[in-house]
Amino acid sequence: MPVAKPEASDSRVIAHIDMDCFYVQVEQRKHPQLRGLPTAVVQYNSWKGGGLIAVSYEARNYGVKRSMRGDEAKEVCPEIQLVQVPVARGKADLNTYREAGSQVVSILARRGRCERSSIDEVYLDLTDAAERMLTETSPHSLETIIEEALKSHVLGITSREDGIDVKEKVREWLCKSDADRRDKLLACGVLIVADLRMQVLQETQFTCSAGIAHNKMLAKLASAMNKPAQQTAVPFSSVKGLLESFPIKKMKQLGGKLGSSLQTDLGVNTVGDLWQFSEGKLQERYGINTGTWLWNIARGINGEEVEGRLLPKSHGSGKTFPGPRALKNLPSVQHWLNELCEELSERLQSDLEHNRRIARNLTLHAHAYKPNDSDSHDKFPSKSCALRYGTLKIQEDAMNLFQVGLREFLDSSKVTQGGWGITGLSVSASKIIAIPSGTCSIKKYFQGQQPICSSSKPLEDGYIETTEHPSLSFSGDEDSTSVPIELPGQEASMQVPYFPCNGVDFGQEAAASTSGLTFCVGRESCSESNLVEPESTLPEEPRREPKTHALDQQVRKNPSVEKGKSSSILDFFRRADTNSPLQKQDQADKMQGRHQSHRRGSSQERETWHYKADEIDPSVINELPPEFQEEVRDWLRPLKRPNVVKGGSGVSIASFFSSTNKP
DNA sequence: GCGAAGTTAATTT
DNA sequence: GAAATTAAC
Repeated sequence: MPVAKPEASDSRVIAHIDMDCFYVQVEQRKHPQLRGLPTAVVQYNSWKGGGLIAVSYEARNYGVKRSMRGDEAKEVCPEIQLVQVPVARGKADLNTYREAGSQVVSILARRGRCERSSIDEVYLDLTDAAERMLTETSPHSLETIIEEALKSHVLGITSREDGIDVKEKVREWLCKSDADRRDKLLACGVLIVADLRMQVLQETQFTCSAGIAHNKMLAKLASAMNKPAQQTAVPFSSVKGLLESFPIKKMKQLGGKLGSSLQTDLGVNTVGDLWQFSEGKLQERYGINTGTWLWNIARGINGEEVEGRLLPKSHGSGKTFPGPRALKNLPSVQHWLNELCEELSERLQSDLEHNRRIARNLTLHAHAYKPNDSDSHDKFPSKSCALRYGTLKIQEDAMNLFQVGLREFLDSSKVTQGGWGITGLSVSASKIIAIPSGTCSIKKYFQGQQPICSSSKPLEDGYIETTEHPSLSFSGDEDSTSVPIELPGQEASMQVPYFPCNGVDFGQEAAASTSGLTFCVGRESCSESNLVEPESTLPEEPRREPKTHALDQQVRKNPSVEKGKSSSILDFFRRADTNSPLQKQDQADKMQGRHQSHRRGSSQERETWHYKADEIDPSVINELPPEFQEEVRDWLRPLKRPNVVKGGSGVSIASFFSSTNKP
């Protein structure tokens, strides 16, 4: 779990930024009349007022807590303002919060390597920026130490002093000319973070809290110490005192079973309690890696790097169906899977369009029970397969995965009577890779077919996600270039399983129908293949609510239903020319008058380009016109190019582009 | 009227 | 490499 990494340098400057009750702030920005009022965000509200997922600090003062129900919150705070999470496709839709998080990230990434660790948390490595500040404009020569920085908490310096005095002490600490170099760097970090937080506030209206320390673990601890809208620094000298009495369960990674084991098995309740255990002893009990990690974090040692990743590693969409809402037949499962897959597909499309990334893996997970088997909870196996783009294909593949899982689930115990219930469903897309922008010939090909679309928002650095449906940003002639066809040899990798079903007979008919896969590619490129004309004269069928033979219905329905939803890869390549990520970055940097040094070598990009060619799922490429498949495969092989060396420090991203972009 | 933490993401096995 | 586990919020 935790990975032990020795600390390469104890002079890094790391910040952890944590948005204050983020969802509440997003809603308050949208509804300014809620500002200052006790407010909470709830998802759904029909049962006991919905579940709270974010609580404003005003409401916390009344004793309102997250994971209360709305009704409970009203009991302790009758005037609380409850705002509902947006609902789309019958489920909570978190997109507005994701977008707001992206907006924040794009600001925080300005001063150093930035890792988006969750929807509302970010780590920054400010070492370089702090060192630069130290040599160029050291704090003691700085006339205008920003007011915000003076409000900082500095552990060990500001403890139990009052008002004005504290500020003076902070000023003193910030400006101390004979301080330890590590402290000076930290002081620079404090100034930088104060500045960044003000920028975030100005540009987004969001407040956040921050911790500044020499590693991620300490920064994370510190950011939680003074909330909301405050920041806390951890000088090297105060680490021991901080950790000694710190509750072990509140350490990151120790909030679960590992932390409980420390408490129960070793009697460790604070980090200080861990000090008595040798590294060997901890390794003996928890394994080499975890043991070392524990020994280190007990001493404030944590070499984990800030990753330089501004985008999530996977996308998921899920929903629970508690108690009596459990799904008890295939059509209802299919209905909800379709909804979940539709959301997932939309987000994948957005990621492709804005970030040039492709997900290669689709996973389905479900929670299920059998009425007469108390053992059966959580036995439903998750299943995955290669991800194919296009809403319909994802829906179909997900349904197949579900059926495979359901069969295993039902086979796994002797209880064969009484049916089943599904209490949770989720689909997720993972193994995401970034792909380079189009080469010249591809570019020309698509330019020849289709004018480049400029109506979509040029998202800053691809950091910002949007809910705008990508296909909507195309003009209507999308229809004329997207034709569903069937390609041979492209069947879902999964065999269609026996249909266990409750009451409704799906049997052979449904099973047979699942082989009807559709692919959408440009018409010109497949004019000689087994092209199926779209039956465009038929009225469009509603996408949802498969009432009877849902699977069957799905594959039989008018292919034009999928219009504008498919050909996602092509959508991408059609427009993948004017803006390579680097060009985009340059443009953004120029517009904002900022330096480019950090992102250029960030591991976001390193990570992005360093994949193995044989990891690429051919089925993604196979959706392209055949004459381009080889060329795309070539792009996906950067490491095999002679002048691109894996991990080679002298090889720039730019040189990769110059070598691969030549016709 | 009953009944219910939901959702997302990353890591480990 | 798929699937289960863990954890955060």
